[in-house]
Amino acid sequence: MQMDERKKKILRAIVQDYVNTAEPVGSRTIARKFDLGISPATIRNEMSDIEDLGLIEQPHTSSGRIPSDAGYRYYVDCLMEKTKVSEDEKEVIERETTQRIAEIQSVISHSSKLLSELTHLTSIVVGPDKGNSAFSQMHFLPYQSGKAIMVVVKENGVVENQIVEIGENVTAEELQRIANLFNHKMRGHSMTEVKRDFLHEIYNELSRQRYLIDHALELLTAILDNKPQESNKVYLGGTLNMLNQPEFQDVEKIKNLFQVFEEGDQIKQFLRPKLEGITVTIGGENIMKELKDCSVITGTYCVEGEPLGTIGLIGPTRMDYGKSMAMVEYMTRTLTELLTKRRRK
Amino acid sequence: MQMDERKKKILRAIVQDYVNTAEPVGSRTIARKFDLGISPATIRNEMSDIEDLGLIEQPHTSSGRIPSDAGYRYYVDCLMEKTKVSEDEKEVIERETTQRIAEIQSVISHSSKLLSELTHLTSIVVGPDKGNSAFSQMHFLPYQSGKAIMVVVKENGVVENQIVEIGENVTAEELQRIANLFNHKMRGHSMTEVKRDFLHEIYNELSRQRYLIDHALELLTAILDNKPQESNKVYLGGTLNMLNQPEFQDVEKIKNLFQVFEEGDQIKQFLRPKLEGITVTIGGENIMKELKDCSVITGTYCVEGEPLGTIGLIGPTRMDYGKSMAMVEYMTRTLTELLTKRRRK
DNA sequence: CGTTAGCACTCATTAAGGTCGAGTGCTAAC
DNA sequence: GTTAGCACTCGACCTTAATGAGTGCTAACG
Repeated sequence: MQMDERKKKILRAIVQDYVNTAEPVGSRTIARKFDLGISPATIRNEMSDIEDLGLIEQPHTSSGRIPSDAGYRYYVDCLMEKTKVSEDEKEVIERETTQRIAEIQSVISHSSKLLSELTHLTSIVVGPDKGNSAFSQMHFLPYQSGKAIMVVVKENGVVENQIVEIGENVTAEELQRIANLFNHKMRGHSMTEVKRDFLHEIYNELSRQRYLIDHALELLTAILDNKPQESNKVYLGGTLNMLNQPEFQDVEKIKNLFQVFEEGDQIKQFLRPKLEGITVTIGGENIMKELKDCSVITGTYCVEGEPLGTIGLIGPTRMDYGKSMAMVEYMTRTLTELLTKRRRK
Repeated sequence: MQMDERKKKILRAIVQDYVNTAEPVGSRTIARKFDLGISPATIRNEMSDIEDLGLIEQPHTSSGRIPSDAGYRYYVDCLMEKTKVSEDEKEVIERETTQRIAEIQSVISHSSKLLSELTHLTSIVVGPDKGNSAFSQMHFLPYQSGKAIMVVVKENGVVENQIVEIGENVTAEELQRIANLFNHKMRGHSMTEVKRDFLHEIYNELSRQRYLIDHALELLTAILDNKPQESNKVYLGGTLNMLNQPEFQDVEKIKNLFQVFEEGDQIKQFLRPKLEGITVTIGGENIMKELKDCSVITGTYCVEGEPLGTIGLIGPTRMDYGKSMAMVEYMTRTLTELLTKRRRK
């Protein structure tokens, strides 16, 4: 059996109505709300077929039908008409994001809030992945005796600082020399490259400060590669929106879901920046079984072709895929443009 | 009518049993569980009196009694025996906090998590209040053309950085001069003092860079006084614990509560660092009506007698006040000690 | 042969009635 | 002052019945 034109129309009607009302959709409802020119009885026959194809299902005998995961998948892939982001919404996004070019961090986190407000869903944004970011420059600043402030600037514009222990007998000049050497050798390189190619050189030239260099390298590695402190952090926005969804009126479900939210690491795992385009993961397609009643829509924002981080939306499987996808798509594009422009300046 | 010794015993029993079971407490239950040597009937008479005093109430006619806000207040003030933090718990706190002296920020945020784990309640920690923190030193580091990185160190050891726009034609030497001047004039002073006392001096000496100085001052003000970005931030821990409490099985209540959590500003408002000691705010005593079913226990951690930030617990009014208060008390003491030691080093 | 009307059937939801039990207040006896 | 006894209250829980939206099947229609 195949999905002929009429079946497609009916499935589309079911998905759209269910997304709106959150109630199982009956044949009568479709005949009334959507002008397909056929009677409820005919629709019933067709629905029976569509159910055999696995695209819709009945919560219990003799109730209306609801789309299955496969049904949503078919809808997203074949039936959905592309939604455009409205001019109003575009304006809001434009205004709200361009205001704060100053700090990359705050742009990112604000985007998350924005996205959730515009969609009434929960948004997730993963900050720039530091692993990909190269070293630009570093400085030591005097602090208390025996300590200094190490400031590291990365190529993506992020600035980090950290208080480091130095020996009592290390002079400012020596620190300066170390910084100069690092700046000279490392600019534009990632930590892995440095370790592979320049480490012995650095040791050779500064053998006296071995302890300090080890310490600094350790911190540099942490800052550049994988320190999950500031960026590469998961920003959630609008988690409360989930509580308004009728599918999450059960405290047990809420607990499960929020547990996932609270453990940012888990989410980060499967939000790895992907290739171009918008990814839609529906219900059971999610690896995390806690998200089996949710769909996740993600996009990747880039600078100069290089994927930086992920931005996404989480909602119940019953969500407005058209609008959500358009939103994520527009947001990634805005972020990409913004970051590219920023870089060029 | 007065609260005689027997009434006190009964009220204490009611509070303790209700805290444990979350079920209204009947006269029979008390007679069985607590060996007071009197019969249920007598207890009933006494309970009737205690109810007239407003310390307990009936959810509905002919059910057991539960403590009223006033009842909890009386319990906390007069009846409760002080709980001590167990040695095991002390050890955990010791171990977990001293591990990370390096960054004040991470100590604070970690404390929050720790507190919620040990109590199964929700913890709130407000980071060091920047308004009270004085300027220590600043530096400008070269960045891209037309921009520099401004690094500000505060007396409490927090280091902040920010990218600032400088004109194309400002040289490194001029920046250095500005920094020197600031460092010279401002060390040890708060932003308000600087504005009041030194602002005109600074302008006089550096009239040429007026634009840049204005900009820098603006940023400094933001960093030192009230920038709510990094510290002075509200850390919540164990918000999910609330979902396990039987009083929050209603999605509507959860929504209200989490709304309060999400808007950190509101919480900050009434978590202003107070004087010495532990503060307990019970149910309706809270200014925020969303917290009318919750009690809040807060303490203030200090460095050298100066209150820095607030640490606290939120739970249902039906909570173990003794343990919670002991916990908050011990935690503030630990933090205070830790921070003082750190400062002295 | 596809479409439709009619009809019996299913099943979640809701309301109404009934029982149970924990708990109270009151009274009278100890 | 304390306690036993008893009638009464009221939420919690179960059962039952009514309702209604929806289905599947069959037979008739064009």
